[in-house]
Order: sequence, then structure tokens, then C-alpha cells
Amino acid sequence: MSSLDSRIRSDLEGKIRSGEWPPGARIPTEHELVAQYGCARMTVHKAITALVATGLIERRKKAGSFVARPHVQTAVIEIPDIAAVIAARGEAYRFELLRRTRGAVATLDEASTLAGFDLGDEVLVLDGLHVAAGRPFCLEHRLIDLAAAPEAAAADFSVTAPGSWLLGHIPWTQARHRITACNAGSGAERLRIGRTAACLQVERWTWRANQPVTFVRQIFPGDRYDLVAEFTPG
Amino acid sequence: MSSLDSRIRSDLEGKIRSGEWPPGARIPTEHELVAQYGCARMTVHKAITALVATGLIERRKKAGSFVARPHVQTAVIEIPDIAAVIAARGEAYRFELLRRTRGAVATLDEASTLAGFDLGDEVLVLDGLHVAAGRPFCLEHRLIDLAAAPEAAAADFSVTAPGSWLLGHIPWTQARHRITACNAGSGAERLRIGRTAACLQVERWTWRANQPVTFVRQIFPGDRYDLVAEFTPG
DNA sequence: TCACCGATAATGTCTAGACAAAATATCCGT
DNA sequence: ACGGATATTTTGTCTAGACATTATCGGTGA
Repeated sequence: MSSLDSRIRSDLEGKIRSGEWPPGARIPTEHELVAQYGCARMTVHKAITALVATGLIERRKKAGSFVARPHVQTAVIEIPDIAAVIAARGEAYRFELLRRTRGAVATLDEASTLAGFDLGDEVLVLDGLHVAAGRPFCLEHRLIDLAAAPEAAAADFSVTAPGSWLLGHIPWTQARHRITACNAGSGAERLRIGRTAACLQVERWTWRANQPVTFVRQIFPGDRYDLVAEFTPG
Repeated sequence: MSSLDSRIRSDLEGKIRSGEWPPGARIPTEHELVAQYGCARMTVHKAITALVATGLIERRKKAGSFVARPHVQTAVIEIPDIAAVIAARGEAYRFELLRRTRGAVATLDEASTLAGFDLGDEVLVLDGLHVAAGRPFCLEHRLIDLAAAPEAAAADFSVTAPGSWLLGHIPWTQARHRITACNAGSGAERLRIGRTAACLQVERWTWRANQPVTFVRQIFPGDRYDLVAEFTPG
């Protein structure tokens, strides 16, 4: 942390975040910074490279390095395990398994539209309810590809939620999230809210080495959950 | 792209993403990779450093470098300018300014709860509607701190949406997003949907050098917009 | 005036070392 | 068998150069 390159990095970052160097401004050349800090160019280069990686700086050969002009807001959103969220709130957590079936993908209506599961793949279909402090917190519908996660066939999901189980057993390498709003509709009874109540719907596709592992659709009552994305550019 | 360090990087990344090196596995030491690629250690080190920055690898002195075990899902979500979103869809875009008032923060009900605006700050309050292809797309309520963005007082927001204007004029350095679901409620008329329709509500606080710049609450009809977060670990 | 083309200045990559720091492994004495 | 000092391995940082690459700038000729 107190290495020279991280000092240079935070110096530069400070000038940018304070607004002293506004977006589009040209920052000193590596040569100038070398003279200023009395170090090797590699050290300066490393510091700038780190800021390029975070999107704070853009480099153009011959022209120089410039403070990036942010154009899209990219926020990092953390989607933790539900059990962990509830535990962090200090509430009691329980998972209720509502349905568990097993079958080939072709027989399931959702399958063809979802995720790129191969037709005929054996999947586990799990419906469940996450309960926090006695109140329904999230209704979950999940498909698990048994080709990618054969051990899931023997797992006991009445104790551990499938999400938590998968996290520990089948490491994924890629995921895609879709966040939408919907009315509670047919899930209203289970969630014990009105059918017209607004809910946050998070859909997540998860792959491992380009093979689908699981698809999950989670429905949260709008007043019980929100997603917060902290952010720094860019 | 075809530099040696990026080749080493993608070799390593391939082994990890393919599952050949599972989470927790130890990867070859830098010394071994140097022997394997016949290059300087700096080159190998740079490649690994890049993967550490993305969270794919963890390094421990003496012990070695290991494939990271993902524990929370962190997704990167892009929140682009609304005008740009609609343009990308190939639809006509229009912004309608519904209300524009100016006043000190203390007089506004929302102010004290919002964002850390200082009491007494002069703010611009803007309500507007984003229209895509003739249909309401997003209802927006915004506060702009005139201390942070004095030029906003003179800007003409009946042409350019304040979000787009701010993006070009007042670079922010920090932002926080909150994503919830809500019913259309009082916004239903403007959005031309039912009062009970589910909407995605995005709230965004934006700072520049630790000074609040703007707060915005955007309400999207749930069936017209969703957020997609692509993801790679960790 | 305009198109081209070469000089130049900046970043991009890489080398072959050096020393530092930290965590594990080993050995030794009790 | 255990605890603690010591050795070793591995990553962390840095140097002082080298040559490659490329966008810009300025000049030259049509």
C-alpha cells in the first residue's frame, strides 16, 4: 500500500476525483512523472495502467494520457447469497422446499426459452420459499442441469437452499442477471402479499465452462428488498 | 492483444474458465511459468496481476497463486443515458419537462432525507418524462445542487434531458444506485399505465469530490425496461 | 488548398537482474 | 511432543535500459 507505484496511483486518482484534472484533461507524460517522482518509467507506467484498468484514464499513443470522460455509468452490484443477506440483518432464516421434480428439458415448457440448456438434458426443478423472521422474503424457481451438477440429484434441499448449496459445490465461471419489476400475480399467496403488489424479479443464468449450470428466478416483494450498487467510475 | 503477457493471461484464464484449474487450485509459480514461456518474470507477473485485478486469482506470498473461490456474485451493471438507450433501440426519443422550480433545500420535503444535500443549498427541482416512440418510457424526478452545478440554472432542459446535460457538463466521481420495485401509483397517469402496474424504480445519488451534485428517481414501467448485468467473476 | 509522407513524441512491451517482505517449512532444544 | 528460532520459497516492488508501435504534426509537392 505504501509502495511508490500505489502512491503515484493515488496521487493521480486524487487529482482526478477532486476535479483538479477534469475529464478530458491531459495528465503529465510518463517522462514528466518520472522526473517528478525520480523513479523508473516502469513504476509510473504501472500506476497509470492500474487507473486505465479501472476506467479512470485513457491512453493514446503519441497523444498522451487523458482523464476519461465517463459515458455510461457502470455500477458494481453485489448479489450475495440470500441466507447471508438475512443473517446479516440478524433475522432468522429458513428455506421451504415447495416442489422438487426431475425430468428431461424437452418436457418442460420453460426449458426451450431458457438459458441454452440442451434439449433432453436431465434437470432438477426446484421451487422454494426463503423465509426471514417468519415472513416470506423471496420466492424462487430454479432449474439445475444435472449434467453439470450431478451431485445435486442427491442433495437435500429441504435444509440448505439450492443457491447456497451450488455456491459451495459447483463453482460457476459466468453469469448473467436480468432485473425487472413485476406484479406478484400467482406468487402472491406464497409471499402473503396482494396480487398487484410490485415485486423485484431477479433472473440469473449461470454457466460453467460455457455449459449452463442453473437458472433461477427470484421474486422479492418490492417493499422488503432492494439492490444497492455502490459505484466508482467509469 | 498478441503481446506475450496477454497471451499468458488468456492461457491462464482459459484454464480457469474451462474448469481445468478449479477454484482453490494452485497455479504454477511465476518461476515455473517463466521457464515454460521463456520470458522474464516481470512478464509473467504482469499477466497474473491483471487476473488478480479481475478477481480471478488470489496471491499469497510464499504459498503461491490460487484460483479464487467466488463467494458473492458481483455483477457489473451498465446504466447508460436514457436517450442513448432509446437511440440504440432505433426509436424516436423526446424529453418532456413537466415542472421546474428552484429553491432552498430546507423548504423541500424530500431534501432532508436525500443524499446529504446541505440544508439551505439552492437546488433545482426538475420533473420530466422520457418518451420513446411516442410512448412514455420513464418518469423522472431530479434535484440538482446549484452549488455544485451553477451552470444548470441557465440550461434549457426542455430540449435536453437533465441527465444528458449533466453528463456532458458536470463530471461526477461517485455514485450510488438503489433499485427497487414499486407500483406506478401517482405516476400512472403520466406513464399511461394502471396504478397497480409494477415499475422498476432506480434512484441515483451522484457526487463530485464528496459534494452532492444530483439526485434522481426514475420510474420505468416494468414491461418496458429491464436491467441486464453481464458478469464474470469475482 | 489539399493530399501525402516522414519525423517525432508519446505509449506498449519486454529484459535481466536486484532487494524486500511475508508466510510456510524445517530443525533444534527442551 | 511441543514451541520457537531459522531457512527457504514465493510473491512484491523497483531499476535502467531497449526496441516496437502508433497517432499526431509539420513540411513538401501537386
